[in-house]
Amino acid sequence: MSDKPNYKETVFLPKTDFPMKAGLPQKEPLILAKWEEEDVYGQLRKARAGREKFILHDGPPYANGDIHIGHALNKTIKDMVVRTQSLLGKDVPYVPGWDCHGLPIEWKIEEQYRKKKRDKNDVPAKEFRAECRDYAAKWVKVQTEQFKRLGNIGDYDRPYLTMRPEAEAQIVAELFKFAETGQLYRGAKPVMWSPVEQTALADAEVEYEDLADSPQIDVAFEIVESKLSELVGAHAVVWTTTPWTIPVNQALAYGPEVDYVLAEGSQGEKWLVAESLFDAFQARIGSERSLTKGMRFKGTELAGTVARHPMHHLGGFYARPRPLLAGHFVTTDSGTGIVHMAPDHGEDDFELCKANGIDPVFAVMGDGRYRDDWPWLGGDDERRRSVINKPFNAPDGPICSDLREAGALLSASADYAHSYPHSWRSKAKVIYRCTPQWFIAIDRPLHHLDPKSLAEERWEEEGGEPNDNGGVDDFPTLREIAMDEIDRVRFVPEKGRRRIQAMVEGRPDWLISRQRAWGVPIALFVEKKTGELLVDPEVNARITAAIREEGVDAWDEARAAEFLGAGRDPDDYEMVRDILDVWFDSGSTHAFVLESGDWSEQRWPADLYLEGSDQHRGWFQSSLLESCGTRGRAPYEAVLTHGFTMDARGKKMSKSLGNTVNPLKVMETSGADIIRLWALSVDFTEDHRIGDEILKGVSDQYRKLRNNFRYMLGALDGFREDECVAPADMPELERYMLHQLSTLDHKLRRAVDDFDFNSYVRMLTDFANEELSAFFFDIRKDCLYCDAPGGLKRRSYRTLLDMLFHAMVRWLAPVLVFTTEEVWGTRYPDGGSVHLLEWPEIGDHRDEALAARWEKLIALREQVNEAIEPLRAEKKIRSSLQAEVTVDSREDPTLLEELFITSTVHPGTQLSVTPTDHAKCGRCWRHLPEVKEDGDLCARCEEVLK
RNA sequence: GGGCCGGUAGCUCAGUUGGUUAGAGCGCACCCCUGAUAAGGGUGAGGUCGCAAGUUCGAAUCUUGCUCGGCCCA
Repeated sequence: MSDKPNYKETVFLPKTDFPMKAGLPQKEPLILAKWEEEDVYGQLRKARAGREKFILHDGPPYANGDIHIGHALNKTIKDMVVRTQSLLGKDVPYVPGWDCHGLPIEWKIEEQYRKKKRDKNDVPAKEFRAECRDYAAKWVKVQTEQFKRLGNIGDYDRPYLTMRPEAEAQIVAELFKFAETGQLYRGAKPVMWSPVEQTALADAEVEYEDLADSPQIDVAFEIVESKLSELVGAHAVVWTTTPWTIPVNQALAYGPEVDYVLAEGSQGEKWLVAESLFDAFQARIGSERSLTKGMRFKGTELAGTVARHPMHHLGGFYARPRPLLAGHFVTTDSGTGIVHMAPDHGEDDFELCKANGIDPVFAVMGDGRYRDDWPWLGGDDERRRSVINKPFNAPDGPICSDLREAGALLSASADYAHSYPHSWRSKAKVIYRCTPQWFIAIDRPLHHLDPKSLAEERWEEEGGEPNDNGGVDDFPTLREIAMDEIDRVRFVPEKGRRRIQAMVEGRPDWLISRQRAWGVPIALFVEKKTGELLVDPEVNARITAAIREEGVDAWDEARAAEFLGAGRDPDDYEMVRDILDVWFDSGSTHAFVLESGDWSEQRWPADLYLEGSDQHRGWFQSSLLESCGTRGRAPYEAVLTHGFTMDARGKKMSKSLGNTVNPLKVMETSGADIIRLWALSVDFTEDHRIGDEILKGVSDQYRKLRNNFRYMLGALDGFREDECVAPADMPELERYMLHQLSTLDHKLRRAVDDFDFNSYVRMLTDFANEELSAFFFDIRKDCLYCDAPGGLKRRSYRTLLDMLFHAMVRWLAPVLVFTTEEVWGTRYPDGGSVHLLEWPEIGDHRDEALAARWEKLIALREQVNEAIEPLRAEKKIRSSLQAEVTVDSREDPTLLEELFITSTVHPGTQLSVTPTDHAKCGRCWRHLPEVKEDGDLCARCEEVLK
C-alpha cells in the first residue's frame, strides 16, 4: 500500500475552529460580559415590541445568603419559560424581584448587635430599619450576580424589591383596600409570648429545653349537668403541667372516640377519667385512696355535660358553667383524657372555645401577672406573681393551696419531665398568650364586588348560559371567590389544584399582623373610645403618599396629626404599631409590579406563576387571597409548580448532613450550562435528585450535543445559500430526515406549551444521538467527504445540515444558553446573539408513507448490523464496508449499500453477510467491483479528482 | 400524628382506557474505525416495575395494608 498515493488531502473533511473541549467555567463569564455590553435583554425587548405578551411574574426569593440548588432549579425553569416563549416570538418581559422585609434579616442585624454588645432596644427603630435595608440590599446585589451567572435573562437593572418605597406604599394601599371594604378586623389569637421580654416571639425564636421538675396537678371539676344521670355530682378530672392556667379555665374537652370510666373511691367519690389512664391516675393520687372501676361509656356520650370551676364560689367569671366539649385533639398519651381549656393560652383551646362561642378573657398581662381586677390571684392578692414564676406554680404555691382548700386538688407534685419552650434570647420560659392581632376575614360577604358582574364574567369565560338561580344576589365571600378561581386557573401539574383547594377550603382567617420592626406598617388608626377602625380614604391617601415619598419610616407617631388631618384629635386615636406579615408583602407583588405601571411593559394579570410546591401554602395562596379580596379574581392564569431537589440517594439536603450540592461550585467546575441541562432533564414536577453520578451523566450528554454542533459546523464549512436544493429535488434520505425534523418540530412545540421541559430536552438529545449522529451523519459521511462539491446529493445533504443547524441551535438556545451562543458566533461572527432569534421555520414536510417505508428500511439496517457482528467477532470483517450483504428486499441495491454502509448488496431471499472480494478504493475506502487493486480509485473518486 | 404526593434497568426518563417475551437515551462490557479522534460506529449484558395480599382469564397499570422518601401542617 505504501506505493499507492495518499488521497487524504483530496477528501473534504469537516473543518472548524469550534473546540471539542468546552471550557465552560472560563468561557461563560466572557459570554456574559458580552451580553451585558450589548444589552441583549434590551435588544430582545425592542425586537419583540408589539408582539403578543407572555407575563411570567417572578416569585421573590428572600434577600438573604448565597443561592442554593433550589434557587438554581427555580430560576433555570423560569428562564426556560421566558426563553422558549420568546423563541416562539412572544414578548416576554421578565422582572426579577426580591422579598426584603422580615424576621430573618432582623435577626442578622440583632446578631451583629450582640457581637458589638449593643441592645436593639437602645437603637431608634428608624436606625435599625436602615441597617436591615442595607443588609437586604447587599444580598440583592450578590444574588443578582449569581442569577445572572446561571444564565438568567431579565430586567436585572430594574428588579422589584418589596422594600422600595413605591412598593411599600402600594402594599399599604392594598391593606387599605381590605380595610375600606370591611374585610379587616382586630381579633385575638394565642401567640408565643415572653413575659420577661414582654414581646411576642416567632416560632423560630423559641427553643425547647428539657425540664425534669415541672409541676403536674390533677384537678377535679364537679359535674352539674349531664344526660347521664350517674355523672351529676361526679367530678371530671383534668391534669395539667401549668397550674397557672387553671385560674383562666373556661371549658373542658373530651375525646369523642375515647373510652371513659368512673373511678370510684371508698368514700363514694366518683372521678371521670379515660379508662386507659385509670392506672396512671390511681398512681398519682396515691394508694391511700384506692379506686375501683365503675360505669364505662364512650366520649360521645359526654355531649351536653356541664361542670363548674373549683373556684365557682368566687362568683362572676368563676360562676359561669364549664361545658364539656368534643375535642379531636384529645389523646390518651398522658393526663386523664379530659383536657382543661384556657382559650387565652393554647391554640387548640382557643379554636375549640371560639367554635363554641367562648371568648378569651385576657387575664394575663404582658409581664405575666394576672390583671389588677382579676378575682383570683389578681391585683390585691399579695401572692400575685408572674405565671412563669416557679413557686407560684409549686404544689405548695397559692394556686395549689387554694384548690386544695376548695377540695379540688387530687394530686400535686413537681417532678414531671418534658420539654418546654424558652425564649431564644433570654432563655426564660415563654407562654401562649392571647394578644390582639389583625385578620382578614375569609367568610364575610364582599359587598364591594358586584356579584352580578362576577357571575357574568364567569359565564362569558365558560361560554355557558346565565344561570338565573337567584344566587346572583348573594355576595360571595373571599373563600368562595378563591375556590372558584382555583377551579378556573390552569395548574401544571394538575395535582397542584387539589393541594391548594384543600388548603383554602380549610384555612382560618388570614392573620396578617406581626409585632416586629422590619416591615410594612399596618398603618391604621383605631378610635380609642369605640375601638373602631378608622376608615377614611383621605387619611389613607395622605399615609400612602408619605410612605411613597419616605418609605415605611413615615409611619411615625409624631405625624399622627398630619395624617389624621384637621378635625381629629390625635389623642383620640391609637396608632397601630404592628407590621404586616411578609406574606402580605409578597402577596401584593402583582399589584406593584404588574398593575402599577412602574414597569410599563408588564400587564395584569400574569400568565404564569412558577414556584416550588411549598408555595401552595405560601405565595400562590397569599397572592390569590390578596387579589381575590381586592380585585375579585386570581392574579395569574396558570400556576406551575416544581418539586424539591434531593441528594443522590433521594434524601433531603441539609448542611448538617453535609449532602448539599452547591450550584456556585458546579458552575465553577463544570459550568452553568451543565446545571441548566440537569435542571431541564429531570422531571421537576416531582422531587428529583442531584449528585456526582447524575452530573457526570449530564456532562456526557452535554459533550455529545456539543460534538454534534462541532460536526455540523465542520461539515458546513464554506456553505453558501446557492448550494441549497429544494426538498422535492432531494434524495429520499434527505426527505425522510425532513419528515423527522417536521415531526420533531411539532412535538417540541407541544412540549413548550405543556412546560414539559424534560421531554423537550430528551427529544433533542435522542434526536441528536440517534437520528443524526448514529444514522444520518454516519450514512452521509461518504458523500460529504468524497462526492464532488457540486453534486446534487452532497448539496442536498448540506442543505439539510444547514436546516438542522439552524433548528438545533435555536431549540437548544433556551437550554444551553452559553454554548449555543458560542456555536452561533462560530458560524456567524457578526450575526448578533442567538437569543434574539425565533423558532426555526421548518415547514411541514411530514410524509407518512415515506416514513413508513423508511422505518422498514431502518429495521432491515438493524438486522444487517446484527448479522455483521459475528463475522467481526471471527475477525473475518473489520469495517462494515468490507461486508457483502444479501437481503430479502426489492429496494435499489445502491440505496441499501449507502444505508447499510456496506459493500455490494444483492437481492435474495434470506439475509446473509460475507466478506467482500472487491478491492478498496484508495480515496473513499469503499470496496467496489470496479476497483482492481487496493488503493486504486473507484469510478466516483476518479471522476471527482479529474 | 394528620393532609397531599411519589418509589419502573447503574443514571435520567417513556409506559394511552389493565392485554402478547416492560421500552428509550446515557453509562457499562466487548468489538470496529483511526478521514468528527480525549471524537465516531456496531453488538450485548442489565429490571421479582418499593414490599405483601386482593380483584381479574390477565396487573407496572385497579383495591387494601405495609415500607421508604418528600412537601405542608400538628
